[in-house]
Amino acid sequence: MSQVNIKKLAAALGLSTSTVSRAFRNNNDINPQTKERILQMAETLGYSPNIYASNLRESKSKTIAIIIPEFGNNFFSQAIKGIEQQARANGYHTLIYVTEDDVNQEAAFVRALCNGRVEGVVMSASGEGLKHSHLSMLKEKKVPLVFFDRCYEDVDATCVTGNDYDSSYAATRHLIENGCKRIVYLVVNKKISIGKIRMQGYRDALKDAGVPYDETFVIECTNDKDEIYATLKDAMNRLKPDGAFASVERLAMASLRLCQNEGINIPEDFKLICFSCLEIADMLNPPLSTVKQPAFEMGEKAAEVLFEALSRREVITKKQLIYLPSIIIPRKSTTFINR
Amino acid sequence: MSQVNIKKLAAALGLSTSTVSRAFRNNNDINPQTKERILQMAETLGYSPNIYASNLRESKSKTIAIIIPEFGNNFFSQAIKGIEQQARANGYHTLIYVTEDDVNQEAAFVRALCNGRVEGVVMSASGEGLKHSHLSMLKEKKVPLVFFDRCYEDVDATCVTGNDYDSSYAATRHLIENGCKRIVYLVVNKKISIGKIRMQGYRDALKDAGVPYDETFVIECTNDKDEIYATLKDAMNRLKPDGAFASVERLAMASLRLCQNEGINIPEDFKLICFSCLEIADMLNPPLSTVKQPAFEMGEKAAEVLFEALSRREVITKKQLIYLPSIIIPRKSTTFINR
DNA sequence: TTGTACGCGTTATCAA
DNA sequence: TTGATAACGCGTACAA
Repeated sequence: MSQVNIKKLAAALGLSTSTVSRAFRNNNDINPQTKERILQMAETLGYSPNIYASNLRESKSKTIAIIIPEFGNNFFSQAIKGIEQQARANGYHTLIYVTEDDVNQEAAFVRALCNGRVEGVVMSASGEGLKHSHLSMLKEKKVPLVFFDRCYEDVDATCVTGNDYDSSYAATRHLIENGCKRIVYLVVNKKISIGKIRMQGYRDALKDAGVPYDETFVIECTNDKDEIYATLKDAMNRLKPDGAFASVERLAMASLRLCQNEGINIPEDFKLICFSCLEIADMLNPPLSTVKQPAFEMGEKAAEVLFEALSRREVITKKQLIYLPSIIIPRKSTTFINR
Repeated sequence: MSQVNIKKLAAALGLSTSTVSRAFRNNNDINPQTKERILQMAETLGYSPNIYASNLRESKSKTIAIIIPEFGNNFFSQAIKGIEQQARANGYHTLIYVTEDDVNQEAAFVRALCNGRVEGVVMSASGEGLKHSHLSMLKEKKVPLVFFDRCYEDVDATCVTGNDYDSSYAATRHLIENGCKRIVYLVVNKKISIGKIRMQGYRDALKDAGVPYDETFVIECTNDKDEIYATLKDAMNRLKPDGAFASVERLAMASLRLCQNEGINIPEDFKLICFSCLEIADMLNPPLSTVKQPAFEMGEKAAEVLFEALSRREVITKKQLIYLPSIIIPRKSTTFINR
């Protein structure tokens, strides 16, 4: 690829390759003048050290990987931003891998990363947390791993996450306090970590308020837009709920659209609250009550933990949970207040 | 990093490193049984070929870079998705670099990529397109470059972009047809490619409709949320516009919020249309008229062009524009129709 | 302060 | 079908 290498540069200057090499490091074992001369010539010849040779030589890549289940929603966008910023501050490059909610994809990515391609991994889990053999590879290879948002219960690693149980409890309670009696829980997969934890908050809030829990009020959806819509429409007709707590933004949006199309009035006939990082939730019709996670901060913190481990040359093995609190922002979709 | 290398694996099997190496390629110059034996042992020892040694040896990295001005908005998220998908389909990894609209950052990234780190670059330009010296480095290094959305006029490379002039003309015309006479153009930087082209569409539409162009109706904003709001508020008070064409989503959202706060009725008192990839534009209050770019397809196409060049081992030098048409979706924010 | 020489882990070439 | 060897480009002991 690169035609001019350290040898040619050295030859052009009548120097040895080691001297040239030194010019590009920050050691001061080189004459400042020759260093200047070398850098000058490098500029004109268009030389810069081959990164992969350096990586090989130093067995370092200055690269981390981000593995996430999906891409393009507000939560992950902001989280990635936080990770990226930390990475850049530490002089690291970032590789992004999207699993499309497929654990096998996740495993494939992890395997492909074990050859030293990255020095660390920041990840939001795609699967249900039962099999983690693909992650033990990372430990074997001494590649530190930090989870954010979604983690595997049986993997020993730090996880930066929201206080999902508390927020879900509070969100459900908020619906109850505003008069809801038939509350559905909208979830993509009730078995994965966040879907499960959030459901527990929902259930306990119901229980504590003396509202009986009905399994059929847990509406499991897919990731397909049309299927979601159909599932919700069916649930609305069958169950006649007066409120919904959505575990992810997408399901709330579908509900909103459904209500608009079907002429169901929010919040009069139906109240809605959901986990969301949407910055324009207040501009929706009606303004949408949300549980807002600190997405950027989560990414930032996860990366921070990773780089700390990296700097101490240690693999994180102890299971540790770091909670970053979400906040509930009530808006018109659950209340009768003006906005 | 990786403790077990090809030598140890070879030793453990009583084979040579070359034979082991062959087991991991798809050539059939190896006995299927020994291959099986090798892969088995690799599994138990946890061996996989060091990627950087391979990269060095083959002078290939199977990696491309995406360089974009900002991260987290719908347009770029979707575009990245398109690029990513193509990359994965071609067996490539993806490095993402965000310049925060800073050309110097862009230059720094490009320089850092010239050592063979990536085989190609997909980029949306951050600057104004006057100085491109940092990009000529790529050409020297024979690293193909493909622009999407925003390109530099003076750089010879393929650019996959929208038909921005036409869409802007049509959007402005749409406002005029709906009765607007005092239309402001909201832009972040009127000198960069898209800001400029879109402004030309705006100007020409005004001219053709016999509406005089007034320079003070071009409102230049920054990227800071609060500054945007203040700028818009001031403009509203001073100019009393009855319509706005926003070149980017963020400015339209700020306008929407401003109108809500100030009690300005949309569309009665003020009409609004903007470039946006927001999927929930129809759920805003009021539903927002948009010029929708095919973001995903743009990314996809740009990557496609790149991989084509890569497969032909050629650097793209001819300047070529590939247009992917945007569509105008009129909604309530510019008309009196119901949605 | 500079140069020599070796090895990082791989793969391609050639010979067996 | 397999093995020995050289080279990819660089950085670092060590020697000068």
